[in-house]
Amino acid sequence: MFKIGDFSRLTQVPVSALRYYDELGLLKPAQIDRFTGYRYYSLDQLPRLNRILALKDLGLSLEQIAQLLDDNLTPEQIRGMFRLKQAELQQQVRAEQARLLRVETHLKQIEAENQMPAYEVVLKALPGQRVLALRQVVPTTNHVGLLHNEVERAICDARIPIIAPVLSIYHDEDFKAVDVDVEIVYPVAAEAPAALELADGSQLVKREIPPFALAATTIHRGAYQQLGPGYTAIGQWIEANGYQIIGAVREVYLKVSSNETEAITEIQFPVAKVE
Amino acid sequence: MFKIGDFSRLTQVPVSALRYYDELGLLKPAQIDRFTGYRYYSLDQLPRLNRILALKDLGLSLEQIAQLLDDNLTPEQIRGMFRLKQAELQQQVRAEQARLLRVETHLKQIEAENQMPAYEVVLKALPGQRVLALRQVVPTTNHVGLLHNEVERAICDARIPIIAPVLSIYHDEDFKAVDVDVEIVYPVAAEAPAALELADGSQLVKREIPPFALAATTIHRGAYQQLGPGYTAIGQWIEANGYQIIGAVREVYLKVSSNETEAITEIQFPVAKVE
DNA sequence: TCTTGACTCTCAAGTCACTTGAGGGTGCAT
DNA sequence: ATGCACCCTCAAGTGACTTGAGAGTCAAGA
Repeated sequence: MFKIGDFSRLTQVPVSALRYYDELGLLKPAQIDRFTGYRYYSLDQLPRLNRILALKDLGLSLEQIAQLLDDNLTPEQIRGMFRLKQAELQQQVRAEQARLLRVETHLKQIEAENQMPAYEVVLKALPGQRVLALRQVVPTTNHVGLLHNEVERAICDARIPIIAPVLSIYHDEDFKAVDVDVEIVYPVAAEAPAALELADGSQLVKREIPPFALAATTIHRGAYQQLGPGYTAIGQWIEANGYQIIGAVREVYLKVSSNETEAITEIQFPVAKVE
Repeated sequence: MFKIGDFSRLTQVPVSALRYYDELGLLKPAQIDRFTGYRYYSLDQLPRLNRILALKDLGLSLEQIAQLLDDNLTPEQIRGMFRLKQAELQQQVRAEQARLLRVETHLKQIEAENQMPAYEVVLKALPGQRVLALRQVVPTTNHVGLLHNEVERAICDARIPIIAPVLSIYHDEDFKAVDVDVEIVYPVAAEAPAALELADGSQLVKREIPPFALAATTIHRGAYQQLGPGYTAIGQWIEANGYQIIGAVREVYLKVSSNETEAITEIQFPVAKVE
């Protein structure tokens, strides 16, 4: 019989952990002095402790280990448990590798600029939305703003509430400075009318814009002419981190202001991991 | 100005997390109603929240993020932080991959035997020890026991206390059934004499056995003739998990008993990860 | 026999980044 | 006036322990 300290030295398991396992019922001492409460361990408990350590090392929780050791499960259940753990670990390794890549990208950015990068790229989901939208080819990106002004006036006049920030969707495969295929998008409630005619005869139509499970996004503050670096940053990020673009870019106008330097815009690139 | 729920929808960050960030001082609402305590957030806080999310995604703790955002550190300090994180992540990826390999090995074992494996292999450190030892070539492994009996009697007679379990070290590179090069090892305190002569004239000498940072170990209960499967199991484990043997095998006699089926023995293979 | 120091006990609190729940107040539309 | 959805604070829970306080126990040396 060993006192807890001796057993701890023998097994290289901290005393506090042994007490914790006792509390959980995972490894009860062979004997407990009923007057002093001293725990006494026997060598016959070594195999059980060894199993506990081995299973813990595989990443199982103490609860799962208790089940495995005490609840005699069928071999099928045991296999299931480990296969689940295997899948979890594969997932986790992939996630950690991706994270490592992001850190390395970030580090390169910092070393290139010698300061914290100006744009932070965040991955998020894009929900689908019910919207009134107008798709047109306009001569230059500067015309997008004018188009928005026009459409917004019409929607306000028609007393249709806008329930989320306004956005543009750029349908060109690659960036184009001229003859831009843009869609002007206004999120509306289910009750909104199916269409709305503008002064120039073009039709605003109601549709659902699709959700994306993953988009690389960044936030830009300042004038719309200055969006370029934001696009560059996010493009580099996508490339460096092994993603590919799987949908049309969106610009979400979170804050519009008469003073353009106060404007806040989010750029969203729908993406997926390559492979 | 947005109420917390609206800001939560906008950013896809749970309300509870926003409140938590407020509590930490990481992201204070732009305004708080002094009567109702309602939090109001502004769009100008989006860039900061985005930075928080991006840095969190890189695996930094909220405390580190707060430092980065508020304590304006030198670019050198910032680089150091990320390089540290990078090293940590590399380490973690390696560890997870090794763990995954262990789970896969375990799973194969289970599928082969259709039950929990009989031997659990555990990695641990082997501390160095001061010992009295006798190295000899004996005809067969069966002679090891006899040698131990003899030596133990001599040490007891000399009134030298044995302060840890007795062990054998097998110095043969490969397993040998005959002409076994074995060392009989008795841990003793610093005060023990430097040598001790046996009845047959051989010398028990005092020395330090070296520590190993890592050893693959398993526990066997039962007769010493039955140790074979334990060696096999641990050998397969070492092979399957990408380790190599870097030192002499040890057998630690944790419990010796006149009834050999109650004996408990630990087999220890010093190892290192390949590469 | 007494003292000393190493050891043991229990119980509470801390770790991290939140989440969940209780109990109660607020704001807007019917 | 009454819902209803929202907001508040505060406490407790998560996992696998560790740390610390305060008190009792054990074995050896003086």
